[in-house]
Amino acid sequence: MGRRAAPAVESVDRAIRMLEVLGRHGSGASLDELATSLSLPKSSLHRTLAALRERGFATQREDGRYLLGPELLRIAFDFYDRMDVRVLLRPTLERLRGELNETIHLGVLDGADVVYVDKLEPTQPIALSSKVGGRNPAHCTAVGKALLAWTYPTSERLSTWAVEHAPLAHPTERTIDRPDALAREMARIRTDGFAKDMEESEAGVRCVAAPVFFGADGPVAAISISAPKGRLPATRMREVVRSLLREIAATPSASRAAG
Amino acid sequence: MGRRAAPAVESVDRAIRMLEVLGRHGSGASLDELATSLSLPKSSLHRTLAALRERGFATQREDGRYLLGPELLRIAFDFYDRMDVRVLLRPTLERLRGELNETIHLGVLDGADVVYVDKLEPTQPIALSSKVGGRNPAHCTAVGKALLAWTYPTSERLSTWAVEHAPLAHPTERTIDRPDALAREMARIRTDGFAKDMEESEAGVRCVAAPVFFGADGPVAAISISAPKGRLPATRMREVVRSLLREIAATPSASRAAG
DNA sequence: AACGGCGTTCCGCAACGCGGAACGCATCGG
DNA sequence: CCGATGCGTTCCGCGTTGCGGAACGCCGTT
Repeated sequence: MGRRAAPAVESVDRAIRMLEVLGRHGSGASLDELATSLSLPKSSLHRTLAALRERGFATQREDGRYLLGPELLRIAFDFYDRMDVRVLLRPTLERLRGELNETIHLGVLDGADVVYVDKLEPTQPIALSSKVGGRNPAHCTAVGKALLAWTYPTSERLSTWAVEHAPLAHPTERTIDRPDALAREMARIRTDGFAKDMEESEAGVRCVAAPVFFGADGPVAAISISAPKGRLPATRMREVVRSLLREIAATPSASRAAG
Repeated sequence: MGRRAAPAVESVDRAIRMLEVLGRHGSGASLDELATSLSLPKSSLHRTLAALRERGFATQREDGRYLLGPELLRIAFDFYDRMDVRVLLRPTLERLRGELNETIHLGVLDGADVVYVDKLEPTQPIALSSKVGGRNPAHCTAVGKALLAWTYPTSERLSTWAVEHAPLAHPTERTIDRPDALAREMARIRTDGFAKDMEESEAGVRCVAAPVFFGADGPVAAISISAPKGRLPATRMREVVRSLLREIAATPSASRAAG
């Protein structure tokens, strides 16, 4: 029950809180339920709900229960497919390069592969073969593993993915391609909140990656930092992970919950 | 520019209009853009946007542009998967049975099949073999075609579906299973807004069906009315379609746009 | 016929939101 | 170098607008 500073516009704040409660009730909430769970008088609720209804942000069933409206869903879905991940995350990628001066990738999942949609090079010239539009098997890259871990959040769903795309490539001797080992790796990634690639896709190259969500339940993309093994010993790796997670958390809309 | 009655709560109404504009801008809208497209003073916008930001319904990039926030997306996605189609549509199905006294089905798409999630029988005893939980090939039923037409809204996407699930069953001589004929049928359904089944799945049985959207771009389910051919001549079919579309339009949240 | 539970309506008080104007800070261009 | 421009942000006094207690109307129950 964290105290909260006075809202900038009280009626708007109340309206949003109503929407949050409505969202939790898949088959509608009654006025009284809303009144008790928000501790607001029924008359105030009623007035605000009317405003929400006018714009399709709420609807009412014939028995009186209130539902989240189709217009809210429409706006959300609409924004979600027109939102431009690259534009949205560019500043974050740039900030990361500024801080770390390493290669930064932005990738999305496409079947068994990761597709890179953006890439920033460090000032120190280092040749990494990847390029925007390029692909790599998901299970042996940090970006890919970060995406897989939350796109298929259970061992069962992951193994479905694995059998669908078998046989899994095995580019280096450290590649994790045994289904059970992969499942354990994913569980570890979910608890840690980030993925590592310890020369699993290219000898001598290490990466770390973390997903960005933008409010959805599955990740929209993942950001990775790659460097030659020599420049990423365990201690620096920890720092790099910290920077990465911090920058994602500071990016508008990107992280899982907060704004 | 339809005039609109005074909103119940002006500040809430404005907030929603802001969200609608923000939703149209996949990579953010500036305060000035919002000001002109909503014809509101910047100070008012700013205040309300602050309220939206506090709750994660909007966010701001470092360059100042405003975005739709992750919390709005989260609420929408969340409601979308917990919403109980059967509970939501029960009253509509009952109203339809009351009006028409025929068999009413509610079905969803699952791969190549329709799965019936609810069914109401007419008072006059008529034996239709379907039951809740039962399946039928999608391409030869009205529910299935209504769902397919909007789930795969282009001929290419439909033919992808068709080849994935080939060979298509052919239960009666009137079943449409040739890919080109099916594509034409789907186009017709999209322009009409409803699907027919003229003995395509069972000899002597006709149906009409229409999709329900609940704000999403793809249909969530479809409702059908089935009857022996003799009870559904062309004229009555037209009336039945009218009733069906009207009841869907009158169902909170169900239709494509309005509330 | 009286009740309880629901959504809805009413209305007077003052809090709250309104918006014009001014500000701070960048980025230009002379 | 400095004024002009364009952006988001802050300020503050006026009065409109949202607030909520109380009463209402409509059900199904007892």
